[in-house]
Amino acid sequence: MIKPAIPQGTRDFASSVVLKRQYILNAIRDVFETTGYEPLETPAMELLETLTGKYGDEGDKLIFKILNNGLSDPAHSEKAKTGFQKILEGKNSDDITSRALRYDLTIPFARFVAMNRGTLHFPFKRYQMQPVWRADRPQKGRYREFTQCDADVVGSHSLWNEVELVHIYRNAFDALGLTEATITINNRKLLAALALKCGAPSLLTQITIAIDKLDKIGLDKVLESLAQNGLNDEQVNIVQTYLSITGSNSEKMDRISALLQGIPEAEKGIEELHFILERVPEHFVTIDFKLARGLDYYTGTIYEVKAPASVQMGSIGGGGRYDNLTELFGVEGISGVGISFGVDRIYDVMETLNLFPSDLNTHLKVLFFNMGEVESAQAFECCVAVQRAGISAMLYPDAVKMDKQFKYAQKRLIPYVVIIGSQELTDKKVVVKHLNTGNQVTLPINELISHLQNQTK
RNA sequence: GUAGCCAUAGCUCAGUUGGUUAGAGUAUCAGAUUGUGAUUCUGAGGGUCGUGGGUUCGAGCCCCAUUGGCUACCCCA
Repeated sequence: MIKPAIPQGTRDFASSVVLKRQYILNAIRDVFETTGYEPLETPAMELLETLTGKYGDEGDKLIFKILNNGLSDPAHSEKAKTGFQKILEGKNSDDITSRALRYDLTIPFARFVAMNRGTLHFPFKRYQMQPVWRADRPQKGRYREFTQCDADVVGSHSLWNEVELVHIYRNAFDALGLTEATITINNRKLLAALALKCGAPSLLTQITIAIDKLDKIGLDKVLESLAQNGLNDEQVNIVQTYLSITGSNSEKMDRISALLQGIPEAEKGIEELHFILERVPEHFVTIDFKLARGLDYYTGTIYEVKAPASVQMGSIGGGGRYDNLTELFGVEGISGVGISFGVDRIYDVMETLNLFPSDLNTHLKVLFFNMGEVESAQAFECCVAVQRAGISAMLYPDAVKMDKQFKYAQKRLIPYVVIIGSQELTDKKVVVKHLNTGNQVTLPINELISHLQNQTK
């Protein structure tokens, strides 16, 4: 006997959980579809080479790799041995692993666009809702298998796409009752310009990583770490000024303009942010120049959604503009922008805030009692008729004590039971009992469906 | 990958400075009740105390290792 268990960081979803998850997915899907996005699904696994190098060094480590089949075949044992040696040295070997579980939905999408560019009509708008896998150590709000909902537009440089994506976030969160979720935006070009202003464009990554941690470790530690990365006092000072920018969105914009003026990269970024700010309601988004985001491929606008402050949960969504993603697959000139919803974290947040509707269920409406061999034949016939009338129903499969059948109905929250016993059989009648009220009526068998239809409206 | 906390019945947990036969609640099953469910009462099953070693006359309890879970770091949805 083996102990039943599932891999670390994965979960089973009981029916009540599935219903709530579907509630979230349906709300998001509705918004995607009414905004003109088409569905796409891609395989759970991709070629390893498709994924590696796209998410930074840390990201690469978190990709779940799939062991090749047939490694034990003696004919390939030399290949397997040299391949494994490469693995031990920290390199990848196609002879050992050539496929991996998808890490996000954006790279597979870019791969899809590159593969199908000839048949797609641009601007191509797609949404995708599928699980992704990361070999991260699980903890609160972090799973090894989780679901992302992405919407992306490729083949359009227009900033109207950015504006639209803000509205998608807002509409979806409003639909879910997560009105307190905050959408934060920034632009990667400003971070690049900051590095340039510091005279250290090569340190862009170090600078962004450091300032991204401001909230967590505090200003002093950030500046300290910048100094350790080789920035001199003057450069650290520039970063400090950058980080000290506060106020309303427009105040922040004025101050960033002053700080980074004359740098073309910065002016482009500021212009882009302005475009968005002028076209979405003031309270929809918050500018945050500290926002960096980990994924390497972003080049313009970046988004991040934070859970309501009352819940200890980090990011529940994020995204951004990427100019060169399909270039990695040999297709240039297709710019894209997209966002992602973290369904599992949204679920956790909604659960703690008690935001799920209480009547979320697809529970059975009617249970037909099984009162014996002859009676159950009649009951089943009625049951099928009720089902065909669009009312969910089932016959209790075994002719056990009524007590037990009542308890079953009660546990499954089935509101109505229909009893057809020997007496009803001869009278051509049925007993319908409403378990919530305890009321029951006896009626002619041919009135059953219309009665139930009235009741379950 | 690093660190801390935890592991006892299907589930939630007690279990005294180490002491002889490991408990409760809940759930399950059966009966009280031959055609009417939420209560009540009675009874039953269910554990090699995560696993392996060690200390001891004696270990659920102490020590070591290992596996799994949770939390935090790194990073992220």
